[in-house]
Amino acid sequence: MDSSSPSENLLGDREKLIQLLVQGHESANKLRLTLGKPSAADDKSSVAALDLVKKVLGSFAESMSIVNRRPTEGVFDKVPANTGGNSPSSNGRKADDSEESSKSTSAFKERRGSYKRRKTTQTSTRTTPNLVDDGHAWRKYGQKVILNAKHPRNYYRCTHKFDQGCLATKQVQITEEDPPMYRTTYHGSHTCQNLLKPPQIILDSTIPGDSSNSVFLSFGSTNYPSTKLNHETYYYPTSPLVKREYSPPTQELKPSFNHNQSTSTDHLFLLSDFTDFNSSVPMPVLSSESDHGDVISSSGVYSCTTSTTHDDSHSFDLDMLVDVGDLDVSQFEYPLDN
DNA sequence: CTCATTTGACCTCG
DNA sequence: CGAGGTCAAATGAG
Repeated sequence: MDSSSPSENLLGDREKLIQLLVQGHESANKLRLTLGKPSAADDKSSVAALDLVKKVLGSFAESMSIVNRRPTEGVFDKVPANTGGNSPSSNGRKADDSEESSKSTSAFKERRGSYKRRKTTQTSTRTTPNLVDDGHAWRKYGQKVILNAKHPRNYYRCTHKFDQGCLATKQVQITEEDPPMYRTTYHGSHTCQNLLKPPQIILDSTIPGDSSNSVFLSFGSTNYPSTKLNHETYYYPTSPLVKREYSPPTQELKPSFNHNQSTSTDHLFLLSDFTDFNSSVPMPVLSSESDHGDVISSSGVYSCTTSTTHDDSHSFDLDMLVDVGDLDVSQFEYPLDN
């Protein structure tokens, strides 16, 4: 009596569902890339179609992330709870320390805890002596004190997470070396259509005790207001292009990037921002052979790590590798199931 | 008023 | 159980 438990069927369906979602997502993404080509840029209908495709992509991505959330437990498993407990107590968890037995640790916070640590995501790390703006819009969602580290680690996710279902995240931490370095670790790749500007590097001139370092490099024509930079705070681009996470169903800012930058640039956020190998060199860092490569450029160290876990057969890591077919993913050699 | 950041609780993994 | 990662209410900035 163990052959066909309903839960297993559920799992099987789940896998299928995930596969279908992945396929749909990939297809939509290819379409997006096609529509995004300069040749089609002037076509009005293409632009409209591109917009639609973006929405489809966002839906797919979100669906995928939802499905991907609970690998073991049923998706529908529980917790109506909800506000049923009446008094939402505006302070949620903070000020209700006065008994309030409802805090049975479980069944309290509806769906808190769906997060799961990623094991098989590809990450790339770069260490720079200063803050780097990679051309994407990030939103800070957390900060954590790390053991053995003097400085806290900051957590960012793509501003378009809900917007377009982009699951890219990054962590920034200041190393405790003598010359403090900013170590940025990227997780996942961007699926958002976010070509807000050519990448640039901003050097933090506010670092005390180092004036020789104060240079301001900027690649591209966009002039960014170098807003205040704190030691612990990462530089945030206050671009007009980013903003509201939940974009209105109507038209959103159309990326009218008819410049020398083709669509592919936006996926290359971790490569193209460094002029060193910008122009034509594809990607020296991410040769698919090495699991871990380091490249030292004039201003920092960049490394990419593609971790592959074999025994992790269940947690479909559809980390939105999406950009299959273009270039991006092929470089990463993504471990799609095995 | 809206939206981004702060910050402590919550949750999972090793 | 501790460390690391994420969530979301509260707060602050524009």
